[in-house]
Amino acid sequence: MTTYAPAEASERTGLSLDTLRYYERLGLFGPVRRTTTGHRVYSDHDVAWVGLLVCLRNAGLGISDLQQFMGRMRDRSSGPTGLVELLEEHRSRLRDEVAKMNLALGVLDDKIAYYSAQDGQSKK
Amino acid sequence: MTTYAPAEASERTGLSLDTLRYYERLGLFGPVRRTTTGHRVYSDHDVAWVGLLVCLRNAGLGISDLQQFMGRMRDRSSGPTGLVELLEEHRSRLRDEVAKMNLALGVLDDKIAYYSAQDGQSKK
DNA sequence: AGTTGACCTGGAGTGCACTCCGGGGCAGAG
DNA sequence: CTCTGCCCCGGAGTGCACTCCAGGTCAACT
Repeated sequence: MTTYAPAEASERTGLSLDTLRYYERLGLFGPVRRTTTGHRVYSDHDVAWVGLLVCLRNAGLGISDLQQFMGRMRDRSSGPTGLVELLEEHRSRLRDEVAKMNLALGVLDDKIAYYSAQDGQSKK
Repeated sequence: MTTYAPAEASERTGLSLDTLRYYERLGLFGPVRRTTTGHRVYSDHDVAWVGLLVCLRNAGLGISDLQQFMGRMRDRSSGPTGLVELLEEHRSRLRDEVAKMNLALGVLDDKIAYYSAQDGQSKK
């Protein structure tokens, strides 16, 4: 199993070392293995998991959402935890957001069309 | 031209009185007319403009983006200001965001499918 | 005349998500 | 053996976008 030094994990996830430690402190992933001298050693699994976190965070989920998500994952062995329901809830929120953004895109398109015509072509 | 008391403007825009004043202080819209006693009187135009702000803010634009936007609008009479270019830039950023969110949606779909199957149906 | 309620102001406070800082440890290169 | 680079830690600081607060004005109602 491939492992990564902090710097490389940072590069692969696109998060800063600080943020990686921050997420770990908050329990969003890990625990991360350490060398005898206390340096972190990230596994493939860690990196992949952080990738998921980044993706969901990009999508607008907050830290507390991610924490809940983690919690459900951890307790999944002891029966249903409503994980699926939680995910579905986030999904529908996400769809709303996308709808809002598409609306904004439409508005931008209109404005662009409008001001392009009015300004004449201000292409350089 | 219809006008609105602060409370009604708040209701129509979905922003709190505080936020409305905040946006005005930052120069995102206005100046807003006042009664002799200093109370604000919002016009149709104000409300519509705030609607646009809300839409763009929902889409993830920051306050400083909105300020730039306002600035260009104000100076538009004195020739091209690059307003259209600014809008186009925001549009492409927005498209990126939407793409990210759709990616996250895909991930969520996968996870939901996966855990639904594994949990069995945990429907109550 | 008193009370209520909507509104005014400047400035302080909040919550989030990082980001930075100072002080220190350890390993390999010169 | 010192120097450089990468990493450790807890805690303080930052930037954003609000949100709240104290103290005050005014109009209308009872």
